[in-house]
Amino acid sequence: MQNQTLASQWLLSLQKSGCRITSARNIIVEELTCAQRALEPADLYALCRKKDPHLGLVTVYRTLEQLESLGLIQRVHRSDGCHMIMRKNDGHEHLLICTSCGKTVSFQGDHLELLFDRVALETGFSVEDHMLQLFGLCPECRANAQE
Amino acid sequence: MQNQTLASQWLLSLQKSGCRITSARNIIVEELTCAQRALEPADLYALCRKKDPHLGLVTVYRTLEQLESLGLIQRVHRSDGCHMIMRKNDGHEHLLICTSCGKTVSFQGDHLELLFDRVALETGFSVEDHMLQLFGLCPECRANAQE
DNA sequence: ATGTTAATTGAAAATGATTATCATTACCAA
DNA sequence: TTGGTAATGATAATCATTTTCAATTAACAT
Ligand SMILES: [Mn+2]
Ligand SMILES: [Mn+2]
Ligand SMILES: [Zn+2]
Ligand SMILES: [Zn+2]
Repeated sequence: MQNQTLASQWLLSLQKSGCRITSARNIIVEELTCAQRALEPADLYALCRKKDPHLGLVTVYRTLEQLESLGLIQRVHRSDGCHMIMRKNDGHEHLLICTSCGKTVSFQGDHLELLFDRVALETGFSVEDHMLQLFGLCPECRANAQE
Repeated sequence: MQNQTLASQWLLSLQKSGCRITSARNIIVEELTCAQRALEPADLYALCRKKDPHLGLVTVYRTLEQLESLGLIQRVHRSDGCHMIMRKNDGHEHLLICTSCGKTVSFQGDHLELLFDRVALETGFSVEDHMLQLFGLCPECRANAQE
């Protein structure tokens, strides 16, 4: 199963970085790797407590911090707040987020180099990095809106 | 002077939306319209208190809320936090932010329509909106880094 | 100009999210 | 198995933002 594999990869990354494998981290990583939508820390906490009602919110925050420093998760930015997180796959990619249900997919290949060059010329800045996110409606929410 | 004009425009917009023109709003709008960099509410508060030490932080938050609902300011998103705000000019534009000193300029013409179409086809989503920000070094910070 | 009235203000308190502290628990290398 | 130490969760602390409320003041009609 692909999710199991991704979760194992994350746990291995944590281990390589000096962390121990604990049941709390197992649960948190499992939830994050299989999530189809961006989650707030509190959402993730609620999901994890279904598997272990004893698990603490603080551990969720601490694990998120570690996963972020390993580059395995990313923050999702929205006009109404930027506290959600989503897994990051390998390589350079961007997110497309359904504004209705929150479902999130990623894509690659934005071909923005020409834009960077033009803006650099116009402004005198050097362009080192960029952030791009798309918002829209997923197929299911489009169908629901139709009828 | 251009900044005076922009500040007046903002005050007029506030007035049209039913707000009264007060000295607190005058000061806050003046600081926001002439700022060359994104500001956090606390930064803005500190700047405004130089002109009126009596002005309250709550009024800063309230005025920011009104200006945002009028579409005159926008949130600036960064990997280390998304609490800064910057004025928004007319029309569709994006920000380029100096990661060293915070100086911020805007640009237009991202020509992303082809990308939207491709991603919509690939994912089945409809693409309704997008967020794009560039990060780099402004001319001054580039010069400083050079030597 | 003056009074009326409702919007606005700032101090203080409340809230909500995140972080720090610390005694206890449990992973894991030896 | 065991010892050292990282990790945990309860609790408290912190920080940004929002709410409350009595006093103030801008806008408007006299
Ligand atoms: Mn890209
Ligand atoms: Mn655009
Ligand atoms: Zn953001
Ligand atoms: Zn700079």
